[in-house]
Amino acid sequence: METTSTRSERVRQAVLDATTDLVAEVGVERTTIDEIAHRSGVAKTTIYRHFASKQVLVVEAVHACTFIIPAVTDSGSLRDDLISCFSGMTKASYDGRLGDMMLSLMDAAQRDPELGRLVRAQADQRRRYATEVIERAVARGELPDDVDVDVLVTLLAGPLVYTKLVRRQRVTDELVAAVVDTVLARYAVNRPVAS
Amino acid sequence: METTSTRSERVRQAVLDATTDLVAEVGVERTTIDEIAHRSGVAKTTIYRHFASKQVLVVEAVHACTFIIPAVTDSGSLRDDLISCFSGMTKASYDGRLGDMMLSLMDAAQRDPELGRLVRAQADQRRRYATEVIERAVARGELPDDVDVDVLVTLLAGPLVYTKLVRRQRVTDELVAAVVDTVLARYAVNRPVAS
DNA sequence: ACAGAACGCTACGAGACCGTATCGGCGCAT
DNA sequence: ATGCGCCGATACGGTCTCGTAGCGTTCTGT
Repeated sequence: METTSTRSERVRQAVLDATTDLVAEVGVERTTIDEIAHRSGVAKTTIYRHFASKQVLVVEAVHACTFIIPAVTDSGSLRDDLISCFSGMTKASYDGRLGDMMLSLMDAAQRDPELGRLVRAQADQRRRYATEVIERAVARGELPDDVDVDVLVTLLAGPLVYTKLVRRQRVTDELVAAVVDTVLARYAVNRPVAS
Repeated sequence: METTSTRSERVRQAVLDATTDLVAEVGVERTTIDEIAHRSGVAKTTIYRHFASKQVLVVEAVHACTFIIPAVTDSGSLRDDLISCFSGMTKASYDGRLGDMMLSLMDAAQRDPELGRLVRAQADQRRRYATEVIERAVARGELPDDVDVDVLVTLLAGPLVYTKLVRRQRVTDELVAAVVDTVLARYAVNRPVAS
């Protein structure tokens, strides 16, 4: 493992960290270079030696913050795969700083094309992850061939996003299971325990 | 109907309208008093004669923009009531300016306590509307007594909110029907036509 | 040790925005 | 008509923020 880091890299990382922290706390618009300098302990001058503008700094900070996709599970059971998939994504992207940034990022993405691409790419990435799980189930015959995968993903992801962003509550594993079981019930996919 | 309006009232309304327009376009943070003055044709001085600060102006503008709750339907069919309920709310709050404001408002509400109360009140209002429809169905025996109404509302509202705010797509009546039917299928509530 | 690169500090110009002061003009009621 | 209240226009002080300049200091590789 390459743990060597030049001074330049350490400084750069400190700035990125302070930026994500600030964006999570006060949002994109209220994030200032001066405050980033203060938080990171890096002089404002030096920040501008690394990043051309506040705009690209925020974009790079968010980019560096992109959540790690959990390993795709393939247990052979659609229900288990979906629960593990959404549970993992929830932990990776809703808990912690990324979750605190989401609303502000989505808002800023409406006006900033660069951020817009980034946010959309992250959302697509998450969707694709769930889509793969579902398509594997279709291939196995666990779901009918004509199922609308797009709507299905929306039905699954929607309640979780809503709980996090609108209700501002934690997305519990119980909720994930309830969502998955409710949606799959329509397709008569076996649940382990009948309620 | 009281259509009389003093000059003062007309001016006030012009300012509120310009404010909501601007918030919908550029968000809360980038909305400036100077631009509101320019858009509304009302002098900045006069704006401050009506509203103490930009903060209270935005709050009042959003408040004046609060969506009208559609009349609660009671057809005797949970499915029809839910579809009419969510379809009506979608049109009332997602189409038009209010929909464009939502992300920015929710973001700003994280830091502004006044806006926070307002946004939360609106969200609660929407939830209560759907909750009533469901509780009536429970009373009729159309749903089991021990159903978790809170989770149920989340399952219904989530995919619609997600479609609007994250995917930035229109919430069609087809989607509303698909969501309602999928969620109700778990409770074996009759659908008119099997797919 | 030494040269060059990277960093910190202070200061600065420019622009945006807030909120206020001042004064002149228009509308409305009596 | 006239007095009062409301409005418009300009200008201003103050603050915040961006991004840059200049210069001394520290670090890094050799």
